[in-house]
Amino acid sequence: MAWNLNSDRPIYAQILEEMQLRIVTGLYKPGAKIPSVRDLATEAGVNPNTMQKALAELERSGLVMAQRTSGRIVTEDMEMIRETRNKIAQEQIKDFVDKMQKLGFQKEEIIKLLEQAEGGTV
Amino acid sequence: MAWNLNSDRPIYAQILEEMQLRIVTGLYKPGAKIPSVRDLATEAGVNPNTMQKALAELERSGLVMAQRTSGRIVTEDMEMIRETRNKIAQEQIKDFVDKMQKLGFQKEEIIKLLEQAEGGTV
DNA sequence: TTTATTGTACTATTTTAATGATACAATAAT
DNA sequence: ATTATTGTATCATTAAAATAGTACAATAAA
Repeated sequence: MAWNLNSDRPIYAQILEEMQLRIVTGLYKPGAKIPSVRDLATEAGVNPNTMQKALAELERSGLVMAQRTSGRIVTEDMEMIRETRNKIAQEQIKDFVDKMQKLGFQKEEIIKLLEQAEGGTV
Repeated sequence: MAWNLNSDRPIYAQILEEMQLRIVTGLYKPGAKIPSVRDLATEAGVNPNTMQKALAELERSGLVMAQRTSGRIVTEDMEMIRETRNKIAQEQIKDFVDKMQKLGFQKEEIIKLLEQAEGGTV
């Protein structure tokens, strides 16, 4: 899996997003155990402390729960997972439309440009 | 004008973007003088050094030119301005589509969601 | 000519992010 | 019972970003 970490934003914030993505897309399934802090840190090529910080924040959102010595598990609340996915999507849409309109594009133009855009992994 | 600076990215980078936006949207017109470093810093509520760093980078892109004591002026190369606007838009589109597809939305769904989205300032 | 404004340079300090290293308690695995 | 793994806590260090303060040369404005 690609972590795609770059330096123009705090790494722990990028990790947080990536973890949300993995849960929301079902790579880490509801109720399943996720890799340990140390393993994830190695996989992402960051310091365990950095991964720990990201996971601690992820936990505040309720998507995962830490269990002292048996590791962390993803929530089984599929409704929460669905909602998180939608919330992220809505944020993306809002940010995108706002920025494009700031650039002077109107809604119809934006949609036209999107239709022209590459299909990608579909 | 709103600067909308937040702490989850370097401030000078956000300022750089905002300045590009102002030029590209015509708020700062081709050939026109832009406010001084100190004035812009005050307006944005940041340290002059931070504004200076952002403007120095903006200058590297060629959108503005510094003239020792008479201030900075926006380029008169309207083609460059147009290109910059398109480049920014394309980046936005790419980032948006990539992220949405990572979330599991297909192109058709994305467009459908956009059509439902608020019209905003149009 | 004098004054004020401009971009620019410099040094120091503070804050935040990230790393490095180590340690400990709880408990699953052996 | 012993060992290994787990989350977690702590301390120190490094690097980058931002702030604060000061200064200077060039020149537009007075």
